[in-house]
Amino acid sequence: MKSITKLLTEKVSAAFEKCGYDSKLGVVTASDRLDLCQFQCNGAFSGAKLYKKAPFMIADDVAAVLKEEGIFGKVEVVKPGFLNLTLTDEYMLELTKEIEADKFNGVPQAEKPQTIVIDYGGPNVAKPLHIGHLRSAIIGESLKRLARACGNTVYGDVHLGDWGLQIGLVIAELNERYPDWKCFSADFNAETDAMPELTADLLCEVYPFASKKSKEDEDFKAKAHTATFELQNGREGYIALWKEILKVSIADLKSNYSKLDVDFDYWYGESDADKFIPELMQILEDKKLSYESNGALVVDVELESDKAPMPPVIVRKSDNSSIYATTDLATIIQRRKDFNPDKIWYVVDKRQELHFTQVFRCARRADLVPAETELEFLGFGTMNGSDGKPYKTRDGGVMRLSDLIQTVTDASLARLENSSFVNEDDKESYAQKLGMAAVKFGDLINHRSKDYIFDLDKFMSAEGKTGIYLLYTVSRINSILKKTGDCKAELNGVYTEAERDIMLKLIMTGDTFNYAMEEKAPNYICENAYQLAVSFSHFYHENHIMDEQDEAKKASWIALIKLVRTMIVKHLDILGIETVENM
RNA sequence: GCACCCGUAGCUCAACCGGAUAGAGUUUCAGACUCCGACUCUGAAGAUUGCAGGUUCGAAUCCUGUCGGGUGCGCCA
Repeated sequence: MKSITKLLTEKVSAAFEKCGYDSKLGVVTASDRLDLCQFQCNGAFSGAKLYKKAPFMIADDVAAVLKEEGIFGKVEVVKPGFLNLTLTDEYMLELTKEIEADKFNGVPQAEKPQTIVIDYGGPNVAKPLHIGHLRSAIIGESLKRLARACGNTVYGDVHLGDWGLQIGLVIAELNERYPDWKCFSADFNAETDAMPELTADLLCEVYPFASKKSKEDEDFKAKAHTATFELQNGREGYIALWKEILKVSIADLKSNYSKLDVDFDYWYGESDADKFIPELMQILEDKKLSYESNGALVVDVELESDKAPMPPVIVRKSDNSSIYATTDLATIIQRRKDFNPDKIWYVVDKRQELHFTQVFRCARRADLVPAETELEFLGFGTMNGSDGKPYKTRDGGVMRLSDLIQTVTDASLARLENSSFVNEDDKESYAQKLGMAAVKFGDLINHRSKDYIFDLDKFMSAEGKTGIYLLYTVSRINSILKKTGDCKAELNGVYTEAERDIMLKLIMTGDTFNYAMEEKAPNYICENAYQLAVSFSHFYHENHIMDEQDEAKKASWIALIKLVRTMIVKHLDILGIETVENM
């Protein structure tokens, strides 16, 4: 179904046209002044310039037509030329019923569904997930769910960092520690030689160690670069070792992502793009885009309009190995072939913006995708500690994602300990859901491009805009519905102001989804979910459903809170948040 | 040095292409349970939108300058 402002815009536009004005003036938005009206149209102001006529005169003309519509309880023209609109209760009830019956819960479906690839997650193999990966995972997951809910075909691709220098570092370090491993010898035979048993813990320890070492030890750094090059050029022992690293890492990553309830459709890595690199290089050469500079192969991506120097993008390092720009470009070729997408979204730390600007420009110059394919960088900010600096552990190290999850799960468990509503058997699994709800909501309520401060107490609170408050609201509705399970449920009227408020919020939901999708920003979904919950809580305190003697009223209320629950759950699902039965 | 982003209530954030009285949450204070879950709800207080100009019927929003913070700037990802 259509969003309400779209629907009203059509009606008001038609009214403008009927009065002899440009229909484009009829844009309707949600009201800034809920005390005056539900919706407003400011088109008369623009019209005043166009037609050299006082805005209120134009608004008056249009209002006269709109009064005939029958769906408006109030059409008012105020002061200079505001056109204020309020719906009748009958029409609001009708719209609410439409949402109730709609299989998409009122989420407007794309007129032209598109194929979208979302590149998010971006973990590196052989490196534990840390909190830096958290935002990409939960923002990307949420955008994926949002785009899907709007009727698009969406593929989530984890885009594993499995082909760069970091692997070379790990291989070089393992070589120094375990020189006896067969895979390091030149005559390694993949068929007959045994591979060592690796563990995730070992890899997690080796990478940071090797990374630090490479910064202090030039000799070691050179070895890592050589290992990277040899791996990328098919040295058998390294390939075999790399496969082992991959196997162990991916298993570990999958278990962590599943705790986050983040699910990728594809587990492609940079290495999967490797086979498209020759094609990429050929295209760049054929189009005379690539040339040698300081020993590396580069492509110019400067534009006339650039205000700052734009460095060329390096597509092959001077040691002949590929770099992330190479794999990102080759991945674009791969995605075009596999999915032929309309859009590719990159949910990546905003500090990588320059890199992606370079990659996109290079892809355009080389026509790696059709001109109408959108390549969009959706950068996100960092999660900071209370000092406003990137979140660290107490000893100053990078906090592991699994530690963060443990912290919030423990806090949730403590909260559930005293709850008489939850069975002992459920407490563990509920605590995980509560913890994830707290973290995800606390993250997603902020606009994705902004940094924010991680505050455990704030996120775990049931007061305010938190995931816990929303879960609590849902569980309270559950509780009522359990007790009124045998009663009739049917929307049949608007009896109180509080219901009117709930219905308006429900009706506005379609616009929220449209806007969130347009902006690719889940924070609007968070806000709307919270608004729905607040409206419910208000209604709940004012009206006693179970004791209500008027059967029709009771039936309508039950149906209404059922719908509120459905809608909150829908919002939370798009945020990647699971609810609990009770808490 | 150059470029980009950000400065809104004590704190954390909103404000949909420039619109009405700049909204929420939190904190503080004052209230509401014999009643469907008080992990709740209601109310009050709290803002010269960093600063100075400009554009116009109208500016948190656009332009210029300035101060403060963050980020990035060829072989890491």
